[in-house]
Amino acid sequence: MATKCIEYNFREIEPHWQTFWEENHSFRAEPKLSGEKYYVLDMFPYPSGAGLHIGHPEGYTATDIIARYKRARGFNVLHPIGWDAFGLPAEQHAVKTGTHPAANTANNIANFKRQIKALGFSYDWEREINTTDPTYFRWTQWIFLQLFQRGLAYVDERPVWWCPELRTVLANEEVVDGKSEVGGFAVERRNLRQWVLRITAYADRLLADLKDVDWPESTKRMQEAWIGRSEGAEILFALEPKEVGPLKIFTTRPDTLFGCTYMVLAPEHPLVDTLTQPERKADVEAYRKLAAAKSDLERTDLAKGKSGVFSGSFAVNPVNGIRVPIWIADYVVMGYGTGAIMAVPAHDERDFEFAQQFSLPIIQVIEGGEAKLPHVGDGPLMNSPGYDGLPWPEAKCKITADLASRGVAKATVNFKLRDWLFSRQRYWGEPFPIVWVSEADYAKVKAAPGNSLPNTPVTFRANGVTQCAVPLPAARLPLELPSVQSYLPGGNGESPLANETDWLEIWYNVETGAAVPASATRPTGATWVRGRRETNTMPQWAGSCWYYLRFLDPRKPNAIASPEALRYWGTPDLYVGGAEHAVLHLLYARFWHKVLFDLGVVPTPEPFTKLFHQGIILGEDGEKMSKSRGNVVSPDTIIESHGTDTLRLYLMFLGPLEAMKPWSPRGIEGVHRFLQKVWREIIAPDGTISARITAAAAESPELTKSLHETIKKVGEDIENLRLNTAVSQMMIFVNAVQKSPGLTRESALVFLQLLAPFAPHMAEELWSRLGGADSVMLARWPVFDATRLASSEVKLVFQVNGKHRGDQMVAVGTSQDVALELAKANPRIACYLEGKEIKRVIYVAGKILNLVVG
RNA sequence: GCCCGGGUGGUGGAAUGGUAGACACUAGGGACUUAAAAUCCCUUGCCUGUAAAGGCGUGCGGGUUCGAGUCCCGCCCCGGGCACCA
Repeated sequence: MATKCIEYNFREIEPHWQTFWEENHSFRAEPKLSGEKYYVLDMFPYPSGAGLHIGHPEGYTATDIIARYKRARGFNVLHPIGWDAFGLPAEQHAVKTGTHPAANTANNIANFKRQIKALGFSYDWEREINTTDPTYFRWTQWIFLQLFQRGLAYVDERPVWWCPELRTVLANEEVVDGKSEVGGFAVERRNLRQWVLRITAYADRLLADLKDVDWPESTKRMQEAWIGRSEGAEILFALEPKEVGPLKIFTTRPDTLFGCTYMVLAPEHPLVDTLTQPERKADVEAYRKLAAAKSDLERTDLAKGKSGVFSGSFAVNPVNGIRVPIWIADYVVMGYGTGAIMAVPAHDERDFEFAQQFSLPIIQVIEGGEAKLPHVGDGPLMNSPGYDGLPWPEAKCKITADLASRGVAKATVNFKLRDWLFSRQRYWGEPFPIVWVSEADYAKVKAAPGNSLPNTPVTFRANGVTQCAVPLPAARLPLELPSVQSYLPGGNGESPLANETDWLEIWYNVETGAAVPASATRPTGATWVRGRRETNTMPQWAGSCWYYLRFLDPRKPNAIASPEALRYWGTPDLYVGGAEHAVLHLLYARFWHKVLFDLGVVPTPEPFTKLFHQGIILGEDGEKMSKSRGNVVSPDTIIESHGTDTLRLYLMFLGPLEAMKPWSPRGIEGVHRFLQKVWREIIAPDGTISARITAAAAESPELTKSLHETIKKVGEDIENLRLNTAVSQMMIFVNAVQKSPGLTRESALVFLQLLAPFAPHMAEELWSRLGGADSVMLARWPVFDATRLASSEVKLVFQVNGKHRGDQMVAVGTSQDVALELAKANPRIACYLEGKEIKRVIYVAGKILNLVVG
């Protein structure tokens, strides 16, 4: 039932239809799991205190258009939304105010929900999820247990990025230019005990399977670069004090071995102490201290000049037995390869620079480079006895094979990808379902029936005591967060959970997973052991790694989702979100999905087969929107002033969805005018249906043709996410309506169907007023009539030597001969042909006749 | 430095190798109005010209083609990503 308003009163119309949809459950995905499915997913938001930003509705509008369009095409559409609600801002707010982060999060969610509902998005709210809900994170913890059991989670004390301001560690991916990605605070290296996920075990598959996904090329490239696969060889160099054993290095250029004139160890390399000769000790120690004090940022900043120090020791090149000096330099990093390299200054820019600085010898072993070194390019070998003249790819294989036969080399593959630092020292995250016990007690767990321990125990040694990680039984999940006195992490590398003694220190039953506070008396029975819970929590990425699966069956109590739902809905057919997640969320989620695939939980190896990044909307000034610049546009303001239909339409009309584009307050007026025009064409000034619209209205043939063109164009454009030109086409149609003597009711209804995905409230309102059945959304998407698109005449363009010299309407199917005669007879063309010979005629039927004259 | 995108009127942007500038915005002119708003009509890439028309035009320089914004080569500029990864 439509509203009664006379003018286009979006303030009345929009809430009216939003209520209608809610009451009718209009967007509920069919739970019967029948028919052809379409799953379209947005990257779910973090509900920040600032509320929705104009960038959110851009992508959300695009997916909403797709969802509404696919429903009209008869698909069973799944279009869900939820909240990625663990995270730093809520926790920082909690630290400041002392209130539980859940309270603040709930407020923010309520606000986000209000804003999103006001935009009229067709989400299935019955599937709303929240990553902080224990019924949700129970499964986040469950997936962690699967990783744990498969040996994909381990604990390690390693140099990690520590942010003193945030009092937590951060993953490599979360550190940008030596600052925390969240907040922009300085970070430093610290050795801390951390949970790490073995994402590197999946490096090859994460790389290889990129070929199977329909993603923006740039995003694939970024993941490729991040994974950073390189083929090469590990080569053993004998060391001078033979007892030390050989030095293992990694190189991608075994073909340049004869050009190796020195070796370099990273300052953190474990052999540095052993290899440093007594007389070099002072220098090396000083250098190591200096390198350790430098942040990685400084280390790269100082890339202009190389630094290093001689260890006093020598290694022997296995290929020719030549002694080469071993240096310590921070241009070699410990985290990649073996942390040691053979330096070939003639063919590597960095080695070249270093060799020049420290006057080390440079030997060219690859021909070419026009006498200019370093020559990093291709070429046959030289100065390499036994291999001279060989092309380098062959030389690589041959030298590696020859050394391998002597047991001093091995062809290997290295990745830049590091294992994923998975723990945070914070309160507001999923607790790890892990209890630490002594080695002796671990044996009891192992003996317990039905345990789910990894093949190799996860252990950690502190203060001379080895602790072993024991997973909670899945039936004990979720492990909820205890309430705490303070949300502030200690700053010593432990989370606020470390202060909650009764939660932390427990008697643990190795068979049932039951726990009682250690302060209580030990329950009787041999299965009770002393345990301490893991105090770290998971990073925010955990919850977003698998949320697209929970939407399939969000209330399922005993599984991530039912196997039927997993099979029917599969993975999103379209995933839309910002490009800023190219190597974070999108890589982590792929990793987890592959693990779930290996477990047989999901039927496909990739989570997001088709991905699209919406562009950023800049402020009016062309700068990125930010509070400090004061150029932020809130959707609330626009909804109040122009309505959400205008906002949605404008966001789509602004330009290509993927492009970065500036907001313009003037542009929005134009789109609003368009909607006003639509209203006026259908509704008379007194609020009744316009007299021009009747079942048998005098509709011009041009208008009918334009309608069918519009059906075609809008449909194709939606399929291809070219939403800006779809809007243009609708404008063209409405301009044609204005010029036509009338518009049939049928045509009007069809047009409203096309408009409905973009401006659903107005479409519903006018559809209803025109007496359309039910809701415009329940009508099947119109089909264009190809015969209506055909016209009897087309404009033929005449060109002379490729230049446009005139045109003429001609009958469709005009032959080249006829067209040529028409051209010759055309006075505008004739003058160009006078006294010239037509050497060639190019005729594109119905389009162009090009005469080449000379 | 390397890897991706881009560069089209005053502005946002359209253009399967086939009429460059669709659709909008802005600006100017006109109609309606006591007036304003709203609406409607006209003009709106640059240059020459009263006009008809012509010339020039898609960052720059070449090339392929009957025909290039589109394809190829070499530059310049802007945006994003990576960056001592051996």
